[in-house]
Amino acid sequence: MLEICIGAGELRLGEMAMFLSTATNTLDAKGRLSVPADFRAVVGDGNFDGIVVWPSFDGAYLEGGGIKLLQDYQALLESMDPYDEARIAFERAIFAESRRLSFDGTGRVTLPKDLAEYAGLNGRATFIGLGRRFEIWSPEAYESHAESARKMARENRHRLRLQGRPE
Amino acid sequence: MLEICIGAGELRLGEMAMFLSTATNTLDAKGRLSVPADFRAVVGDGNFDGIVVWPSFDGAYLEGGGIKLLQDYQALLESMDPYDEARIAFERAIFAESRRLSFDGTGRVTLPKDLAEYAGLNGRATFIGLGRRFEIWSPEAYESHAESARKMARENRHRLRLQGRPE
DNA sequence: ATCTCTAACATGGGATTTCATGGTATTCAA
DNA sequence: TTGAATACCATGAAATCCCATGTTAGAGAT
Repeated sequence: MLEICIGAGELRLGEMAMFLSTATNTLDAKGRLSVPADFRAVVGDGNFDGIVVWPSFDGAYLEGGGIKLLQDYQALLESMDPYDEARIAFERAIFAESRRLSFDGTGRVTLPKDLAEYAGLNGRATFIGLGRRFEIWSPEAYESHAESARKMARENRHRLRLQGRPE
Repeated sequence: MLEICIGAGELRLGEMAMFLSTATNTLDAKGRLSVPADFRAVVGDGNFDGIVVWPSFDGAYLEGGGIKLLQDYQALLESMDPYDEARIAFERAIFAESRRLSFDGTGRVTLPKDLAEYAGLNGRATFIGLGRRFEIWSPEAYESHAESARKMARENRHRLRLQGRPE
């Protein structure tokens, strides 16, 4: 019996490639956008050389990841009750809204206009690595967002204490 | 320790291409409809170059996929009790109602009139990628439907957390 | 530490191909 | 022969490929 399991045995974050750091690149008139080189190193699955991007349902920015991330979401969804309304809504919100963007020879993707508009991108775009996935923001929008995020982090820093680490 | 498992009878996700994104194409007077190029790339099984489409039993839209999807459904049904009412219903709803639509030289299919009517298609049709399968809607009908799906997804987004995803 | 050379990277512009779509011709059956 | 279905071209727009350029980061030598 074939089984596909996503659990502690398979996904060890410590060994997994992760999207890290932040970079701002230019979005040219043709809609081309260079994906940061260290992001590109993370996404390959042998079959598809590119990223998957979708509009966040949390705000005016984009979310993205490798195709594997989508497969993980798919596995998660298929473990849900097929008649669960939330499952159906997720399927539509994730699969229907996401785009497969493949790299050109120099590691760029062409970002569809509607996505660029959704995120308010105007000539520049900021990639934010978040481990398993990443976000794409308009630099200005991100700047103000980061400001409040820093504040939030300061206020909650006691929750970040690592276990067994006597600070 | 939480595990998500997809058992036998399902496809191996890692090797599967997925239907992603949304595209609206025109349905011309002859009933011809271009299938989005990325969808075409997903369906080939060497034998049959086209898609399979049937009216959804959930609403006024069509469902579809590659021939492989039907084979998976078949395998699933054959594992069910032959007198299970649900099995009989599925057989009628999916196999009896589904049509095999092959691509012409430029990647179009001709959609039978009754299917177009069922989905209320009128000059345009929206393909919605949902991972393993896809749907075809009238653009207007889908727009209002997608709106509520986004809302539902947003309200339930905490249920979507992948394991090992810090956030 | 400083300098230089090199390789990787981000970016721009032009050429080429793919894609969606409209139209015409051809085939087949009634 | 007439209608319908199918196969075959034509076109404009958009996406993709290919090559060139400037810039940065790092390695190695001095």
